[in-house]
Amino acid sequence: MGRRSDHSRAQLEELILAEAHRLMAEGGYARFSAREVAKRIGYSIGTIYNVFGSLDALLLAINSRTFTVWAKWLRDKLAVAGEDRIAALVAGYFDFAARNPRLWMAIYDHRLPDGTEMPEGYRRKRAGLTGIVEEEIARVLPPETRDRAPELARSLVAVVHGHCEFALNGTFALLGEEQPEQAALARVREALAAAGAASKGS
Amino acid sequence: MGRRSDHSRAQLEELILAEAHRLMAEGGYARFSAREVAKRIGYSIGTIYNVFGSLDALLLAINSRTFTVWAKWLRDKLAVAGEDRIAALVAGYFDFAARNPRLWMAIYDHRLPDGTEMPEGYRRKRAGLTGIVEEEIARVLPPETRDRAPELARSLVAVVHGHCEFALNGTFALLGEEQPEQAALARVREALAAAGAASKGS
DNA sequence: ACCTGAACACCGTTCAAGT
DNA sequence: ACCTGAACACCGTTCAAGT
Repeated sequence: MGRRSDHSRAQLEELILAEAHRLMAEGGYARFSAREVAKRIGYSIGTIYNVFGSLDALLLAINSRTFTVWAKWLRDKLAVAGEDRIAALVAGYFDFAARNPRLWMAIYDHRLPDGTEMPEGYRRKRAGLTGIVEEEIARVLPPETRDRAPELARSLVAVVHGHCEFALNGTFALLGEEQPEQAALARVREALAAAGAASKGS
Repeated sequence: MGRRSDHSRAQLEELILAEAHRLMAEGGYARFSAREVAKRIGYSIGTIYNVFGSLDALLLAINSRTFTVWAKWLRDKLAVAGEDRIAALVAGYFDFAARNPRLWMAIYDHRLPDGTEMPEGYRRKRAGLTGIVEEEIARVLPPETRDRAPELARSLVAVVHGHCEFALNGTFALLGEEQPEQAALARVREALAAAGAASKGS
């Protein structure tokens, strides 16, 4: 056929990415396919490759968008949070994953080929999410131990992540755990208390 | 061709599974293929399906074998552990994942289709791994809080899992964390201390 | 310049046909 | 009874050919 120019390059990019994000949300990583995206938007498979270059690049763009949505979700939760902002953060983490399980899991399902580096924009977005946590942790630590916030943020994100993954993939159900979020929050509070944070109920 | 009977059914099963496990260890979940297994052992693709019925069943068998190897690994580490058995357990968890990254990740990469239940044997093996942790935690808790061992075991496995996954998938590298294992152990110790366990160095 | 779609080399899965 | 391999419906990726 040749040129269509129904859409500008930017519009086409958004058209593909929006549909791809929707498909990932519906079917998850295992059932995702670039060909299916092309079919749904009425372009040929070649066009997906013209615009994104590779499946990896498209998947990176999908996950990048998920990070953006997730970060906004957390900031919105924090904006209306009461005194216990740490609990709001943990709840926000779990909520997002529970409401968008396939998008959330796709972040960890997709792995770049062995030698490949993550693009800088992707790295920044991902680090930004941890940055939100770091701020809240710093806020709760006494001045003497506040410099431990970055290290604690990384570790506590891993703590919550582990509980969240086991909640979504059925590991906790298999082991008889029924309150993954409470367990995660308990571990977070213990770590913060050990670092001298002011306890807030526990 | 028809019957070959070079191998009995049981031998054939082992032949397939051993090669499949090897292929998974080499190439990981993304590159795994039943056809490649067939090619390597010199049988047709149809035979894989005769014996295992589906790709899901074969993947379950692979991961099941990984659990067996992993459990033995942990028990061997515990057998030669000194006083600090909790540290030995965390180290054993990380060691195994670091030395068998593709096998370890395949456990979490593979997800059964939506309605499907995990087979009972698989569930038992998986619960057995947590059982090892539960024993060691019970050993360290004071009698008054020993009934919390099952709940703590589930949660602390999630804690270590989260750190281990971030270590292997590059998340920690991206965030600048260089000692994932030490971080995981610190969180475990804090949780155990909060439950009244005798501290062992910290 | 932009977009297509055939071509290629792979998949998982099934099952009629061979020995 | 056991095993094969063609057939089917999919993939990701490339690129000559069309407009």
